[in-house]
Amino acid sequence: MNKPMQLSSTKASSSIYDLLRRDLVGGRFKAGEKLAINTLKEQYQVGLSPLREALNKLAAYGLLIQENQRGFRVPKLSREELDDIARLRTELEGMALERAIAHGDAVWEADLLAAAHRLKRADITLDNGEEWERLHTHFHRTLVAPCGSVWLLRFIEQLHDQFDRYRRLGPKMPTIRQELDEQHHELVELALQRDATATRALMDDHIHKSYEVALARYQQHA
Amino acid sequence: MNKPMQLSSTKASSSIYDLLRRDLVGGRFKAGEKLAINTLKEQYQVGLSPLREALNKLAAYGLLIQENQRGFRVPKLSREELDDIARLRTELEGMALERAIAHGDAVWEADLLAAAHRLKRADITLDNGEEWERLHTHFHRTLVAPCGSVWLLRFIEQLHDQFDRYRRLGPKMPTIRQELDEQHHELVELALQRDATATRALMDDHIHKSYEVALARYQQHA
DNA sequence: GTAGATTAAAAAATCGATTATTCTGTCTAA
DNA sequence: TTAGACAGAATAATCGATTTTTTAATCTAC
Repeated sequence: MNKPMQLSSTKASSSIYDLLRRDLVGGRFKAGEKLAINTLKEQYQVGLSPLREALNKLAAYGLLIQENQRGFRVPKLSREELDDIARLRTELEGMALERAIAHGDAVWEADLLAAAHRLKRADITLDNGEEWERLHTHFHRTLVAPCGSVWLLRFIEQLHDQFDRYRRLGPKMPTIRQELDEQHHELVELALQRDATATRALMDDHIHKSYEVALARYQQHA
Repeated sequence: MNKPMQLSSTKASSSIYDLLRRDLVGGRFKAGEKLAINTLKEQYQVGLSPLREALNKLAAYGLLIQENQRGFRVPKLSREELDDIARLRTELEGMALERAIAHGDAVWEADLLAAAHRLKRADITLDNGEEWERLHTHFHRTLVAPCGSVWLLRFIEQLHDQFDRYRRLGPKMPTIRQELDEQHHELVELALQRDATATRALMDDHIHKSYEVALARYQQHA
């Protein structure tokens, strides 16, 4: 039993990647902002090499822009891009959802119920809502997980991160928030009934409502 | 006029990224192979830092697997993944094509004709077919370019690279090759007629035929 | 006063060396 | 004979320093 069992990210490069990704998605950096590498190095307490490797990965992932010889920059936000992301999410998640409903087994049904329950129970005031965000992401991931396409899941996750850059711009809006939370449970219900058409329709609506929240926040923006 | 104008990639990191990407897509590395960083360093004549940054980007892009503390590895190939990629390509490129036909302007029409012509004229024996591959990629990119979705284009390009890892496994097959080449011109013709349904149907067939080529090569594989 | 050149300061990219980890082959004890 | 421990070699990851490039400020000529 002399194995420290460091699971995945003891590596400096991995953990700084996770941290930066979370902070970029969570809006801790201003859109369009130039990242001062030396400042980041101090803030996150890592060396230059792991930091640069993380920034390179984030640029390839689309959460940063890498400019010729002048470092890294947080991508700008735009109405056009938000529309693009929301539309693609609708199409790709709809596609994935139909396949997931066709292929998901009993384990999936259980996972889905569990994920929805945990999300409902999550204390949104805790940890600046970070725990709720984690469970929310996990719920949506679980919903489409058995779609059978690794690449589709990958793209959906990427779009979620991009979408969240807009959705998480402003403070929480309790009224619309509650409506969206209710939809999570309805999604589970319809999915368990294997009603692909109805589930997809509800998901379309769910994304559209989230889009309206994100758009409102973008327009109040800065 | 004292500006060297180094366009994009004078940077060591960028050029090594482009080279490695081309070689990974072109099959110059065996699937599953472990990359020896020091060997690569010598082969490509670059320093360790730019090399590692390029490898990190390629891993985020999906052309490499990064393992905990044991470096980088070329992803394995599988029948399941090939099926997945071909299916997603069909859906995403079909979607993009319909939108491109709806929005493409006169400049697009001209670009399309030009791209198809250059592809036809390309000397496939030259440069180990690398020039043909470049023009082929460019043709398909041009076809969907005015679809209006940056993210959709990004995903399609990524899938193309992944697909080509399979398609370029073996030697050229002249018979089927000719049939596919003819389809390129038919695609242009139907697209210029703005017949979205017919163009999409032909694209489905085109991808399916390419898929059969790729599958055959994968099965002969190694 | 302004456009263009010059240079000093700042920042990014890269290099060479060091440190930490994994791999491989050998040995020992049951 | 073989499972496990160990040591040495190989390799990956990281660090600190150097080089290159960009940015900003100042100066000069018109």
